[in-house]
Amino acid sequence: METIKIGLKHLLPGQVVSSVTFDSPKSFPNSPSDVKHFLIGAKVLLVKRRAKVLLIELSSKYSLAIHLKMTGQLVFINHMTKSKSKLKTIKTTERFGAGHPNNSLIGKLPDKSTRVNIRFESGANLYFNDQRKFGWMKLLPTAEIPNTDFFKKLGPEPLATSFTASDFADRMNKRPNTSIKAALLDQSVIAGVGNIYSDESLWGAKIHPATLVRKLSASKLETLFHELQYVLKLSINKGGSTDKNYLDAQGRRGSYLRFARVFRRDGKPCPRCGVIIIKIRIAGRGTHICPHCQKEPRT
DNA sequence: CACTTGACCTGTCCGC
DNA sequence: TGCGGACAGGTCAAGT
Repeated sequence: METIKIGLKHLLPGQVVSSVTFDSPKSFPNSPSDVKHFLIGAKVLLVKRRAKVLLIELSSKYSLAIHLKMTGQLVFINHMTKSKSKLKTIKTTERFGAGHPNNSLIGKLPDKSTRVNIRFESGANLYFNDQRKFGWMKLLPTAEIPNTDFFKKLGPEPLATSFTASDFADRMNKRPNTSIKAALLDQSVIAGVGNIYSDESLWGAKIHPATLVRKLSASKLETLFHELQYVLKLSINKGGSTDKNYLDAQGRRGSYLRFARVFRRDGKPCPRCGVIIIKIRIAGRGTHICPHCQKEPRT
């Protein structure tokens, strides 16, 4: 989501919404009246992110809040005409934003998983596609967003400059009797960490994901904190973790998973010791570990 | 209260 | 090829 934000923040501000189409209230719960009053005619001011939610601030004092969940995509298509281009030869369609893993989507949206289509006066479109309908896009008063249930319970951003290793340990220690993996995935402890980065950071810190938080020493937690920051920064630099559905902000696939050391690498050798990586189930999630580097905790 | 499990959806993959 | 079941990057509600 951070890579999507990085791309869209250079593309959306200044765009004025001209029309919107949407289907089910599950993907877009607002009424046509909300759309008419707070979205149509509004200009995009800012693009931000909090946890896994993208925020598009509008001149109407409302914002679009977007959560992609497992299979959501945001695809920005700027339909440009040859007549408007004097400086260079350009493609008739340029696509930006997060979206489909290959270029076959160009010119083919909307499709059957398109939940919302926002059209701008410039002729550009922002498509919200979501195969599984877990994700959502909602129009909310900008000032109210921090007071929503979802935002109120979020923990700190792991890459915030003010967030230290001891802050991290303090947060984790609020969940002493759960597995470290469940604690990492709990958005009220730390915001924004999902299954990929929890597995990757635990491998980096040589911690078995089933280890109870209270069994971890302060120095282990500090190592985990640094490994978590490392994998998050690396992934942002590589354009995110595109696998099936996500694209990075410039319309390219993110490449982080090529650098992943355990995630979806079961059956392959651990890059540190060569022992075959296995996949297990922890905290109800598929979990990838090196059984040699990440020893099972004694109970 | 802390913690875990199932449900929400659709598509794909794997074994029979 | 067809069919059934398990599984998928996240979050809730309901359960223990």
